[in-house]
Amino acid sequence: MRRMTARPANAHQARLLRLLRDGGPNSRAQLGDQVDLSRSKLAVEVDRLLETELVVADGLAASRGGRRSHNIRLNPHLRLLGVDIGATSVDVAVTNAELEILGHINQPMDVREGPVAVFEQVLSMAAKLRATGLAEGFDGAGIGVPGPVRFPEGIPVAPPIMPGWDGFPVREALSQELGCPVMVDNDVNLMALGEQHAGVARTVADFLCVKIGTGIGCGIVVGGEVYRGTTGSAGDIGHIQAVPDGRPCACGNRGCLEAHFSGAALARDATEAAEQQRSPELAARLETNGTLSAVDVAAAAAAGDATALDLIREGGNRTGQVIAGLVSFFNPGLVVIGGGVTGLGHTLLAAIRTQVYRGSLPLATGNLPIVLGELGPAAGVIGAARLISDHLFSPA
Amino acid sequence: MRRMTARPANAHQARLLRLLRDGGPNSRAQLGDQVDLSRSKLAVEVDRLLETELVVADGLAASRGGRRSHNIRLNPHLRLLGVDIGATSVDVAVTNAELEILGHINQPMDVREGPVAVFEQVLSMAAKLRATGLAEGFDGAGIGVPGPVRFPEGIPVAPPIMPGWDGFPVREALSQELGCPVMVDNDVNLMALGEQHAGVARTVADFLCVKIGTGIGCGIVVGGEVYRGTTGSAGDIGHIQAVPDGRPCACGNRGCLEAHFSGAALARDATEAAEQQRSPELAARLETNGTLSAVDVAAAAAAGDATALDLIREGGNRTGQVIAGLVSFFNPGLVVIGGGVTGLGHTLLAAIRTQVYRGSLPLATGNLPIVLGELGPAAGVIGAARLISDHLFSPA
DNA sequence: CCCTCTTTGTCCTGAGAGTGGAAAAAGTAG
DNA sequence: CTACTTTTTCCACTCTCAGGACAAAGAGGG
Repeated sequence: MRRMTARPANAHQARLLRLLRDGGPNSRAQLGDQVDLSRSKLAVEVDRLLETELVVADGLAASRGGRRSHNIRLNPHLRLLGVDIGATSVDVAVTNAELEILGHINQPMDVREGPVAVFEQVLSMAAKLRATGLAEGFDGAGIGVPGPVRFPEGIPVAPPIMPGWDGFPVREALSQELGCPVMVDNDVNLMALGEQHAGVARTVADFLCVKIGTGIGCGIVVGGEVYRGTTGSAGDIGHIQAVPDGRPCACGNRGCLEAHFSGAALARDATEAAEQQRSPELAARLETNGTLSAVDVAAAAAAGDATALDLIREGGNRTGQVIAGLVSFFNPGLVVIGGGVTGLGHTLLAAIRTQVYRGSLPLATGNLPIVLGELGPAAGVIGAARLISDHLFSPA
Repeated sequence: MRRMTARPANAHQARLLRLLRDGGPNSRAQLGDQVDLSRSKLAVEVDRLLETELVVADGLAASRGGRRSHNIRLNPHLRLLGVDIGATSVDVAVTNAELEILGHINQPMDVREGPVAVFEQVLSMAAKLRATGLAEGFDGAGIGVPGPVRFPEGIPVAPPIMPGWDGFPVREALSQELGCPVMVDNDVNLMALGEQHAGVARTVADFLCVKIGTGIGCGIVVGGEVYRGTTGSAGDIGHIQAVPDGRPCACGNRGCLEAHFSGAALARDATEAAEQQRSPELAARLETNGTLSAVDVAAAAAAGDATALDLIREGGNRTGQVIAGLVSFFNPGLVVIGGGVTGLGHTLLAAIRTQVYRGSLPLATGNLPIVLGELGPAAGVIGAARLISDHLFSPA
């Protein structure tokens, strides 16, 4: 099916599109309250947007005491694809232009199988979503990958946990396959965008979004914009030294945060504890499943298992110490904790908070909320949709 | 004397003023090459600037093969005051609008004497500079203070080393006294601005500027703009934990970087080494001066004193470890080391480099220069002048 | 010295952006 | 039904700005 390829012609139109995306349907008058344009100018730009079919009329607006106004909304037929590629699973979701999730699937998968195999799976998941009638095609797609990305070109660079992807032209390739614009970014940055759009970070200009999954990364938002660093590796905090002369890490150093606390490290510690009979809960779970993951630790902790709680606390302390340093340096207005280990919940959060509030100066921590992300696995795909919509809703 | 109070009327004029500030005298045609305006529009804006007397005609430009063009330059009578208040001394300088230093004085002073006493001294130093005929008055002043500042209002907030300054309306007060616009910022941020304008960081968008003086701080530049954080305390890295269970720090924690390496810590360590007779060089200097500072350690190291070298190396290692973490997190394009201890020179730099290149991933360090600042004590005052000129050269 | 070519500065016109007032349209409240 | 609001539409007017035509001023060659 032919898709809308129109783009806003100027900054005003881009502004209006983003307002409609973030605020839903709005009357012309309501839009006028937000944009500082004369009524005439606003009417002209809205008419032009209507012509492009990016926005459509949508019934009457609520009365504000006078003449009823007609609502304007983003074309409800627009469809965005959000793809969040993790180390061990993929999330694919379809959203409308207002970034509401219409359909969402998750499947296990190993990134190390390489880009070709992974994209085959992503495309088949996208096809499955399309087959349910949610979409006839996509107007844009955002892709998150678990490693650094050269953002303008959408190409992974030297990603440690996905070696086969180095230099693979993800953006180019997927744009070909899907026949629509594509943007690629680090999964952590997309989580930050997601939480900014629809989660806990809606009103904060400068914040950090720490994602603890298979690895550990940190999305950095400065003045409402994701900061990616000089080579796209900003936020790569997994290899900051957390323990002097600590455990050896895959990167070649010792004591990296990721070696001491992450989904992978936690699973290994839990298995070791189970095998050494230090934890009956974990041992039982290892017995039945054959393997342990962060989920098992969370369950054991919920059941009151002391060893599991200790593992979480210790990991939280390590992470908290590193975050304390980042808070001193970056002075954010909010810290969001997300990723697979959020299942560990408040035990983890309490440990992190303790370390940060103790290890940073009051001026930086005085009014600093440290909270769990509120979108869970949806954060990545919403962020991905947000990424591409930011691209589509900017002047051509 | 009456000063120029004109401000650019629009963004184009602001742009032109900054080009003239950064590039010196230019012909209309050369300006046209840089600004993407039609010749007519450019001519109009230049004429308006000439009317305001912010810029003046300045002879003929070099021929480029055709009709000779007249040069335009910033009014050479404009004068900016740059003030850099350190923990133990003040720098005051006068610059022209192109931020060239015309006169510069440094005097010892203790910030803890409080804002009133310090400003008395600053004003008398400014008067002294004025008396030499360099300036008849000032068109703007930039002030750097050694602590966090609520930037929009120009008010120090909870500064650890200058307790009497908390909440003092520095901007307001000095603006009254000097009768010109004033902007206030953290001294470290100004050093970063200085190195960006006239030093090693001219071409880099994202960089860190680590200042090791009495304390330790870090200026953060993102996309060419100083990042100040939510409460103005961004870059406060002196109290990041560098040594687990290390020395007690004035902030109440243990192992802060600043407690282990800074001008103050170094002086204490050196004194201790001298008293314990571990270093004949330092002991001799303590004997003659009665007290030791970073300068003495530098001299002893230059003379080959092993203890002094060890002190520098160990401090550099600590600092380097912290910077390695920041590099992983921030992925800068450049790291500048400045402040009082730059006298320690390449011994220090080598230690820092070793730690950073070892402790961060190759993607972040691959093309990362770590260099000493090239402006020395002038960085602060140039940065201060730059700060106020950015303010003056922005649309009213 | 004359001629041609290039660069720079100035003038002018037309397209388009944008403003704000007037009036019409469509509602609410009493 | 009347008075008052709010919203939309229409229109005339101002301003900005680009780009072409042309003039001014220089370089360089013969």
